[in-house]
Amino acid sequence: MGADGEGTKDRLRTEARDLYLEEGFAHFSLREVARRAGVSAAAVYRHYDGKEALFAEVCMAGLQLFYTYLVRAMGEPTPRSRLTATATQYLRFATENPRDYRVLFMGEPQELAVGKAAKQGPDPTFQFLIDRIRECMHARILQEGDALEVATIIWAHVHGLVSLRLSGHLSSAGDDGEFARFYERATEHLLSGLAA
Amino acid sequence: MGADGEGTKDRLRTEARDLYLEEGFAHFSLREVARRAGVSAAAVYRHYDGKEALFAEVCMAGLQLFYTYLVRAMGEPTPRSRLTATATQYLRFATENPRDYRVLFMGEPQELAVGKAAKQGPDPTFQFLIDRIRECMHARILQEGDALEVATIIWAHVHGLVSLRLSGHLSSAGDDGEFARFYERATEHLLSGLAA
DNA sequence: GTCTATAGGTGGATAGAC
DNA sequence: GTCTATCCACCTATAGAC
Repeated sequence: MGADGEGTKDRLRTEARDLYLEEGFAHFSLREVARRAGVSAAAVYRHYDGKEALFAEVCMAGLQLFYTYLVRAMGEPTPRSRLTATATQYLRFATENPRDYRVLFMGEPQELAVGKAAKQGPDPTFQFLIDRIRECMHARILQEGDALEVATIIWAHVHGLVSLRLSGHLSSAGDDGEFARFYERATEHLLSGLAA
Repeated sequence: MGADGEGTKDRLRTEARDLYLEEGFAHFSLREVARRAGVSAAAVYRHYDGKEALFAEVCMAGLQLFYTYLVRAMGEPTPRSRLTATATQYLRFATENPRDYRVLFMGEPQELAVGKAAKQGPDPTFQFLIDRIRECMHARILQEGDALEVATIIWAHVHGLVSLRLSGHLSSAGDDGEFARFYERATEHLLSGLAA
């Protein structure tokens, strides 16, 4: 609880995040983080156990940012609009924070393992989505049924579109604005198929 | 056209592929390939331009293998069954060759760039799928419309399921057999939604 | 075509002085 | 808490002998 607003530990955390966002996991190194923070590589070990612990901090920040997007969907008035807004915010997060999206949802088992330490517990994305779906089922907007299975289908739907886009396989879909409109059409299509 | 069945170049190619399948892109190195092939690292440069060229060979092999899966769908008798078989073979390929799937469809721009050299041209997956969909539209099994847009939706659907599975996010879906059945249900659901 | 030797670079992590 | 110095591992790539 020191009065210090910018201790070395905080500095390392923010520099680590910037480095990852700029260079990706492949070029993420403890030494470079230290360089940017203006300290020696050895100093890092006074604050973190090593490279993995440092990267876990990066993952944590990404996960928290993801929540700030999802939670905006709760500002919508109806169950239906909250569900569609969830999908919209999901795309917004991915578009505006592609590296974060990668590490959270497209990571290799390797990266994922270290990121998982930060997560601890079941995937929170999924629970939020299940809640939105249960809400819609209760309001008879979606057909009553296995909310978990429906949530998985919807998640896979948005993730499929987003991840193919981020990997460059859907560059034919135009710019971000055009893609967003296509994304909306596709999602509306799926939801109408899942309606009663 | 030499009578040699196993020249050093071939040896390097197969060892490179094995190494990638075992260790992934992160630990793929020219030196290790050379070690496994029983030659010095310098010898590799007599046969390939460098690490990138060697990895491009690996990508090529994965792409060709992918085709051998897709083409099996053509053995089905009807447009509808050819389309569903395409989805089934897509999952089979990914399940039986996860590393290949990763490098082809989940790669980072970095890996993708070098793989793209091997691909040259528009994504062949997509054309195969478009053909199956046009076939179904012509047979009135799918609603007539923008085949490209429908193909993108279906591709994103199967890719979303597959890639979340490969990333470990759908481990709750049980073993491969259980997941395959869920995958079939989900796909049937989507197709019925796309029918007239 | 293959080798050894080498140049020149990355990185993680630790020991011990201050 | 931070530093310097160090160790060790790994890598790509090239030069020149054989």
